[in-house]
Amino acid sequence: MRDRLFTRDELALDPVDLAHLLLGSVLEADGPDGTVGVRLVEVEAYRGEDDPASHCYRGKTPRNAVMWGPAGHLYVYFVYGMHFCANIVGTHEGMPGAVLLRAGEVVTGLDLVRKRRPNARGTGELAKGPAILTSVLRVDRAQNGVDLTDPASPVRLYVGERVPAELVRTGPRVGVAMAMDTPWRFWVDGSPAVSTYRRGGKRRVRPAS
DNA sequence: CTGGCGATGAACT
DNA sequence: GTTCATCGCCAGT
Repeated sequence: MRDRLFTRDELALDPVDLAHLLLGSVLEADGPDGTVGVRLVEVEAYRGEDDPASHCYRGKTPRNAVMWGPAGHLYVYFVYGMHFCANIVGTHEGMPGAVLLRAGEVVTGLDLVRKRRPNARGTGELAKGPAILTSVLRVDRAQNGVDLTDPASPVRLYVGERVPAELVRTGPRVGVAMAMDTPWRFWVDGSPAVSTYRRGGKRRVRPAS
């Protein structure tokens, strides 16, 4: 199921290419109570300063500095007061970029995940959603910037079973009003862990004043 | 099943 | 003061 760690060179790609590569790969994280691994089945590409939806869009800040760093590192940020989201940095040729991890299937530490999320139902839906994924992996601010290609890191990225191209679906990114014409959300068709909510189309519109 | 909305905090304007 | 790459609850179909 998992083979070896990715190397930094393999991950230094345009975010769209990196997103394809990451589907099927396995992210493993050591928590205080044990290790959990997930096979990534849904991701979104975020480019650099030319992508209005990217944290990079308005330049480098203390929060997003990791995105300007070397590829293969984890970028974790805090959002909506109670959630963390995790990205894998794919900086190449000096261009910042990252891939948001939206959902995965638990492949190791299943019992642990059930204890961490007693409310969740089903087996394939334990890591459905970006903030749920981080809570399942116990990834938060403390893991921001860790090197996923280092075997000694608390969070690591492994090469997984390759996802057949015909199973990869694409669509607009979730929650991004602009750039609906750039289908930079990628998921594995048929996986129960893919977030089904909002059916890819209708997003909440800003309330009219 | 669906859609609305509250909670909650840090970065940014 | 506003935005934000959100989730889970609750009420209505």
